[in-house]
Amino acid sequence: MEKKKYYMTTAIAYASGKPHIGNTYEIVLADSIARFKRAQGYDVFFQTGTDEHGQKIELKAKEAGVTPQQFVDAAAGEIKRIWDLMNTSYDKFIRTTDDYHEIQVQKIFKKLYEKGDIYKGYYEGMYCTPCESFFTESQLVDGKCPDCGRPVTPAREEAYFFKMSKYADRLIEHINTHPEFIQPVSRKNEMMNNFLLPGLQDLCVSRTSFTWGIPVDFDPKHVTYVWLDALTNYITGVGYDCGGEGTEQFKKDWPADLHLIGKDIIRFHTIYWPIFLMALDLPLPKQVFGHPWLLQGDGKMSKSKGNVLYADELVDFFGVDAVRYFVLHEMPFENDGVISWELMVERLNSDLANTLGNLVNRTISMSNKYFGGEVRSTGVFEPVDEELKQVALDTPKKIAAKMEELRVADAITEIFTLFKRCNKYIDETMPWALAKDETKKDRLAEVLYNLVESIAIGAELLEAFMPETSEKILAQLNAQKRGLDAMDAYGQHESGSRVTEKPEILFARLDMKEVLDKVEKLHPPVEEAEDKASGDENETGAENQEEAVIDIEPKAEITFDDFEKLQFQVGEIIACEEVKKSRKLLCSQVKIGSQVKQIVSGIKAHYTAQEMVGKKVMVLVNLKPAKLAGIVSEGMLLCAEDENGELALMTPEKPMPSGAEIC
RNA sequence: GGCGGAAUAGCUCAGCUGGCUAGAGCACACGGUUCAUACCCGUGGUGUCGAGAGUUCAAGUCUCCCUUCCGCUACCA
Repeated sequence: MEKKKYYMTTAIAYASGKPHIGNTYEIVLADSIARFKRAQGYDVFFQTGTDEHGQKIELKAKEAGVTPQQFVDAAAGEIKRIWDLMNTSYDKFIRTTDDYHEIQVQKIFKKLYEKGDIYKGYYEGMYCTPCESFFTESQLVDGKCPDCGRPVTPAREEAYFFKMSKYADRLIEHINTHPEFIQPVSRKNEMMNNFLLPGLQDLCVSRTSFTWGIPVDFDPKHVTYVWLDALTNYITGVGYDCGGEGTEQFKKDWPADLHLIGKDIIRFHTIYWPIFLMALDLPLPKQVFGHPWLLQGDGKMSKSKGNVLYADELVDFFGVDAVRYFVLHEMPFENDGVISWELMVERLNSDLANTLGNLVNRTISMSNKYFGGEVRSTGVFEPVDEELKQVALDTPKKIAAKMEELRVADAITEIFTLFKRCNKYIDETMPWALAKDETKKDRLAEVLYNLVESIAIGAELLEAFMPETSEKILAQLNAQKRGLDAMDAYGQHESGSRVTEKPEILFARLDMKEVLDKVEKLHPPVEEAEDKASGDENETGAENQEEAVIDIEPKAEITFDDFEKLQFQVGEIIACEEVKKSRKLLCSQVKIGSQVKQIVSGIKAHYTAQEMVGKKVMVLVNLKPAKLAGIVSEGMLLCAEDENGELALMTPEKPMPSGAEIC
């Protein structure tokens, strides 16, 4: 019988720096699913890769003094190295700079343009300058900006847009009739309520502000903007040919069975991507799973805070499988998980060293001690065996059920339940007591056989999650793999086989204090501050401590007359309170000369209301008042902003009176 | 501000369509055991099931309201 195909992908990682443990989690999760599906007999194709275009990479390459291509070659190499280090079994590593991908993206762009789904736009009559937002006709309220109610005006920047709204109804229908499409389901409601039902905005699919991208071949000053370039990797990677037949593989593998992605990009995978596919007349992927994040501990528990955890460092300390175990086990289905050095040590000690490692070790030791390593089934049954046998037989089914729902953490827990049951069985049967009675030798042999058999089943099930450990245990027991579908019968371990003479310790217990000391040596505590390592996407890199510089997009030149129109003055903040209804806004009373203006600023995340009071700041005073969150704001406090969005208020470097002109 | 979710043992969480003394893992304490990596097995908690009101013979489990957290989204002069 022909194997059923299973095509799954991870998101492609942005090639802007070294991936941290949070990014690494995804590939391990995907790998466990891929391995399990293979064990179930599926013909799996597992694709991952890197997203290598965009302005950010262009800038980083420039900073580093290399070409963008050189930059992404290095970054992709590093990402691949980590993926390999984690022992992930991907079948294909696609890069968006691969030539076949670039060619197809150009063809796709052209096809959609010719079809009329992509059009050239100039934001005409649809741009609200104060809101800096682009709106479709359908979103306008009485022809005005739906947000602020002011008239919208044409804007000049030319760009290509994709007509999202054209396919919205079809997508809504699809989502409603395919409840499994978006996982977890709570995300489905978010997509519906926030985007689909209010009406989709058209999506900008080209840029002219940078050049490191796939050029639009019929209009080369434009490059394809991220989503059309990135998402299409899922089809180009398996051999899609726009306008042609595509490869045999494409015909077999598409549509994908699973896109595994982070919860932050669910929108792009459940709205834009399906719509692109509809426009290309291709079937939609069967399922998109937006997994939660693996976050780092709150930092307070450890002096060595400010450190980003990287997979390779963790592997150095704990080994590949321990790290795999941790990220898989600690990540629930829907909520974020937490990782820290302390938690790693705890998990390793209690689950891997105590429960599993010690179980294998004590079993093999007893076999050697009592029977010279021979494991033989004598059939001397006692009722106590039945329960162990049942658990061993049920575990594979339970795991399959959990994996079907993508509940990987629960699946791995089931295996450990079996190992715990084995430990209990040893206490129930007390082999050391049986050993003292020569007449019970056959019973003792049976007990050890049951143990080896049960552990062999557990070890084989472990393969998807901890492949090396699985192999090691099977080797130590001298057990053969039987295959998932042959796990419905107990007693398949070959009677009369021998376990290894000297069992290797699978996981050594670690001393918490020692580990933490070593970590601290490796990462001397950071002075303080700079604790915002939380990390947007892959952009976390603990970048070189050298002073970073930032390049921003240049604006058009202005005349001195233009400048003269702006009035800046020093203002003193005499009162400030939080805008309750808003998450980001502070409302300040600013004394400027003899008058007081009320100014609302989006800086709650960076300054508390109390610390604002008393500051002398730079104010743009002749800005037209506007309402923010229902509160009138009569000017603007000027701030500097870095690439992470950190803000710093501009203050005069010598004391200046309130109202002093800044010119 | 809009939409949605969550509040259960020290910690992380299970508890489906309401029904026997509210559960698991970790941590902790005590007891047992010795084959084993001081390991394993057993036992234990006084948990106001976030506050309040209501429906019901019966409510973590349904309704209303309050409080607090979280997610998505909007705003972010």
